[in-house]
Amino acid sequence: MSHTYRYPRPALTVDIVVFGLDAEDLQVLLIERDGKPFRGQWALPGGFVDVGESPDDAARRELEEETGLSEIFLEQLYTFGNPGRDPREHVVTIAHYALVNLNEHDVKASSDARNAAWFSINDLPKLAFDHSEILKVALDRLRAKVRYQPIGFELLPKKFTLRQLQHLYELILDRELDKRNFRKKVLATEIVKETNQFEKDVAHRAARLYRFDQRKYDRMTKQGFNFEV
Amino acid sequence: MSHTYRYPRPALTVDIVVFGLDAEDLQVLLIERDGKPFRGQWALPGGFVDVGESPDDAARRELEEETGLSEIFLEQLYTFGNPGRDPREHVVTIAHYALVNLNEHDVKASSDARNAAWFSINDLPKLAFDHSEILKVALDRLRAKVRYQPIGFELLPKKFTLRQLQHLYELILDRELDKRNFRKKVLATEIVKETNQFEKDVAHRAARLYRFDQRKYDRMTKQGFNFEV
DNA sequence: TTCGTTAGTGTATAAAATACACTAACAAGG
DNA sequence: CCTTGTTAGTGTATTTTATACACTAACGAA
Repeated sequence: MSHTYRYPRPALTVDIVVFGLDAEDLQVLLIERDGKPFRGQWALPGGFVDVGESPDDAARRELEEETGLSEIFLEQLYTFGNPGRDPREHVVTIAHYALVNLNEHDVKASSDARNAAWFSINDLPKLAFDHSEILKVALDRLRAKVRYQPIGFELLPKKFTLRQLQHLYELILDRELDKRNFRKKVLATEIVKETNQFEKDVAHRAARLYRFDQRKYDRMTKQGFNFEV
Repeated sequence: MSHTYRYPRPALTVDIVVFGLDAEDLQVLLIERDGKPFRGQWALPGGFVDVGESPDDAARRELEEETGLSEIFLEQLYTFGNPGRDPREHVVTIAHYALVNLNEHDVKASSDARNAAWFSINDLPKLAFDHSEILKVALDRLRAKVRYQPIGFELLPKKFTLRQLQHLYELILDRELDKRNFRKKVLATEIVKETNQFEKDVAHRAARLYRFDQRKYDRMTKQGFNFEV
């Protein structure tokens, strides 16, 4: 079956920059390309937008198909459509970025039998197409957004220590923060609530675990949120 | 001539929210629809993305074709692609927004012989498609962006008084600002430079004219720019 | 000459950001 | 069980930034 149009149309795809957090680094999920072009090179997960499907849905579907990830934070980033970005034909891609908590989401083998792996943002391979540029834009966006919207929490487990949270902010913003001022500021926003639990199996004094206050979180996500840490 | 693809493709368009400033209000440029659907209703200027053309180029081309505007500030906004947004078929649109100075750019009759007109953002007609939603997103973006990037200047003539600038900020942010604090803050950023000229033909003390410092402007556009007026 | 209107200026106060150092708790290892 | 290593947890003083606020100057119009 084929489809015919009066005028030529660019192909329309989605690509997703998936950020994850491990103990040491901010990471990005990449897929090893199977087909041409750029066979064997690493690329962002993504695929074609079906007719009748919103771009966001397409991004979620492709992400689940290629990596098994579902129900994660996902937002549109920017649309890249330079005619030369794909050597085969004019392909316009709606780039998205996603945040996942590595403890609670496993990346399973993809249905396409393509290889998926996490890479530190400080040690990235050469990427196919213009995916390096997309990744750079995503990282800039994440850095900018984390300052006025509490999205970074998506990268942490449900319960977390303030140290983990501070570490996350330090990784994203790429600079050190003052412990006392950070705690003061976070607690003042009231988007985290203390629990009566403490971390376990650590070779030092155990830190208290905190969790999000979902109600405050929703409110702050919509309204202004100043986090000039 | 027709074009055939293995899988169906959504149509790809651009739409542009053009903001302009007159003495009283922030305005938006709309086009009266000629063809179906929504014939006779007002809509954002826009059109199809050609194969081999970047979305930004498409937006500039369509804007020039439909309104005669060229060489203006234009940025990508967001891509809207809900399948139901166009009743005919699945059309994905890459929305842009643009800022023009009404004194230096005339909107000429469009080549399509369609009617173009400015509307105050406080008195908008019902718009075709999901264009009201696009306009709302554009306005939110403008309001947010003006606080950390000096883009508002694009709406003013080359030489302007500080009062005009303050008025612009008041219109965009929709609240009154303190004159002394505003002047203090603007001059502190050093993105405006005083000239030796003064406004003319005003029935009161003439105000000094200022102009952008393009070098500072470029630097501030890239780096942080905090304008919490 | 008066009136109306906007230009242009500084200071005091409040709020927010920053810099900074010690004691507490706990596990590991001798 | 005592010492060591490591991270948790806490407050205050200082600097910076934002805010609130009112008068004189200039100029055209009447």
